[in-house]
Amino acid sequence: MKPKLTLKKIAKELDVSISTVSKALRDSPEIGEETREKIKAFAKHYNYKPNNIALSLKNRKTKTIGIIIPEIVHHFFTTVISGVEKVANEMGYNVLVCLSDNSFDKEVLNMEMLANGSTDGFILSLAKETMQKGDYHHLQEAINQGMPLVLFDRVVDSIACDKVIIDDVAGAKKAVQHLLDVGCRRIAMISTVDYVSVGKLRTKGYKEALEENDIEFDENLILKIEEMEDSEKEIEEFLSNCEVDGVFAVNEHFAISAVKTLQESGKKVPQDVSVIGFTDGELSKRFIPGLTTVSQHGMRIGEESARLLIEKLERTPTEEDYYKTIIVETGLVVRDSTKSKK
Amino acid sequence: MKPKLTLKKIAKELDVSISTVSKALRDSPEIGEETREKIKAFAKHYNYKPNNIALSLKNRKTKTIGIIIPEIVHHFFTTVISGVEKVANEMGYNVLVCLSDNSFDKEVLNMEMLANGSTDGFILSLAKETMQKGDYHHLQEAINQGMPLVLFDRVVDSIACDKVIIDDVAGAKKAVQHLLDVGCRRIAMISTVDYVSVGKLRTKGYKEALEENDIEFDENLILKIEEMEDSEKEIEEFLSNCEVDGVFAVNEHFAISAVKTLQESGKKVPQDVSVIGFTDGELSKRFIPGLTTVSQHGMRIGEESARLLIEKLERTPTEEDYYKTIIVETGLVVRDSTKSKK
DNA sequence: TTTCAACACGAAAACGTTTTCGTAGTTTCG
DNA sequence: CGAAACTACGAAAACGTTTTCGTGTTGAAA
Repeated sequence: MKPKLTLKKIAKELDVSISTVSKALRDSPEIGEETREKIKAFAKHYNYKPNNIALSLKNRKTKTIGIIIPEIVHHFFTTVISGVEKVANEMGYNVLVCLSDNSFDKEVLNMEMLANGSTDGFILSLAKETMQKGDYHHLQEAINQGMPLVLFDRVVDSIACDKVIIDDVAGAKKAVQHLLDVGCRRIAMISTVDYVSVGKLRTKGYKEALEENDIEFDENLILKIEEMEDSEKEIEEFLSNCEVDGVFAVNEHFAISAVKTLQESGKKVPQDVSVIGFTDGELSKRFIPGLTTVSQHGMRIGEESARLLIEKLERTPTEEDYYKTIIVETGLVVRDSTKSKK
Repeated sequence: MKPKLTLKKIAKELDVSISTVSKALRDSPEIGEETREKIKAFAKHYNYKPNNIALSLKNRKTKTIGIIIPEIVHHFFTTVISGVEKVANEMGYNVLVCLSDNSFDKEVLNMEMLANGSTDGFILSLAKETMQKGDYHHLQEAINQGMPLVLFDRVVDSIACDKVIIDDVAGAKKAVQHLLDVGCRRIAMISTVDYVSVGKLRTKGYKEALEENDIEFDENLILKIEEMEDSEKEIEEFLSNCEVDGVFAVNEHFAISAVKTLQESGKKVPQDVSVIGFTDGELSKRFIPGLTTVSQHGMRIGEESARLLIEKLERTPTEEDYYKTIIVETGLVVRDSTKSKK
């Protein structure tokens, strides 16, 4: 187990000074050609690689970006990570992944850990608990300390920073419009609670679509689900109590539960009821019938976030601050859970 | 944007030396009570946190562990990460995630990046290309440099290090035995290519189960799939050309494709053909019919890996080396894609 | 021969810690 | 009262780099 080679060791071995070694390896013209070649040959032969930690300390930047997400066992978030990783790697950055488990405390803890030098900046999607609580002091603190921050998906208006989101309203509208187009008239919506911005925005899109088509909004056709755990039962109860010909679900799971429930109660999908979901994951793709769904391009969201962050990191500090919000558009993937247009 | 507080600044502000500040904050009895309290109060008030990079440099350890996986958009790997993250966090470690994209070159590059001080050790599942190539010099190099390495899932015998695997043979055997128990006699297997150890081992389990039940092994009942992309077509072709009453698939996707194909060709699952998969993901759970499957507990694999690695990291270097291989047992999750036992 | 660039290299500071060792000033004890 | 032992603190080295600023040695110009 040979310890790592350092400049100092090379210097001693070749009987020159540390500075000379450093300069030679960085091709400084200050060093004579002969010495330079000798040092470079030696370094190459013994596979010298500079120590990142020392470099980080010296340069005051780590070349790693921290991403904090509520959960990782979730298709959408993994695609985002994948996107972040891709462009980060291309730009010579590493990615430190932390999970908040949707807990406010863990989110704060993670940020504090990473803020003390481990990371140059953050990419973050808020924990459910954080949004509920409405306490964003940890975000503001990071920003105040000069750490760039990019919020994605679950964002909040009151923090001034770069953001990457999808057009939830437009996406939901698109979905509901599709249901209307294929002939649905009584459309239920299965959503999450409102404090997750996503729930509110998609509800808005739902309403807008109805309005534009002169269909009356009916509060009773909306189900808001608090806990993932009991969702299946709630959906079953909800759907058995209201006569509908279309269902707009705010994620894959709800959509699938809806299909299951409907089928079990003797209804046919899509002949009797059309169902449309949000988030295009493995589930939607492989389910039978294939789920028509609104796809949010997680990979692109990750890529844009990383690009935004790195841009901030590498800009000279004198350039003035301004914050962008990038909207990654959603797409409609039509499969077999909605009737075809007439 | 106030810059971070450092020992030096505190020292200057309070007109003491840096050493005094450092000692006071670490509750050294060397420092008088009065001074100590003053310094601690100041530090607390201005929220001093030591710089991790400086600590890393000084202590020669980063308190972060690197995990390199072939792909992240994959339920199994995300559960593993989740497990690693969990125990890493509990023990005060951070997790650096890198993706090899199943490419040998990216795997090597990632290891080199992280080996230069970014990480104290590795948790790694080999890229497909790496296994195919059989070139493991980068692993050996890391070990030689004194960086502990834990291999999981896709491991290789020739490298001496800690390993966490599942009992692929037993798991496959269990699956096939289940098919036999519910009355299947002609059982097809849909597998991956052999150089991924998983493919080979599960095939072995398949054969063993048949053998123990005195059923003749038929080469024609095995399909080996190279590329994920074309799997669906291949499976369709394969199943339409052989009469079977049971299918053992080596992952969720293959299992689902099998069910789909069978249903389309008029067969009923599980009445006519029973199908069993490997890896218990969202897909298996939510599919209709729910997929009977062998579950590999990714979370536990991650936890065990992290524990193993951290144990190595924190043991005193004098303790002798020995390597463990932990086998995380698989479970059989019976759902609706296999007939019930008679 | 003197003067001065140009050249080739080294010393030292800096990044932010921790830790060893040294040393004033005070107390204790014989 | 002198020596020894504490007490409370500071100086400096070390971790591995990069970079600024010397400085000694050449060679050429004057």
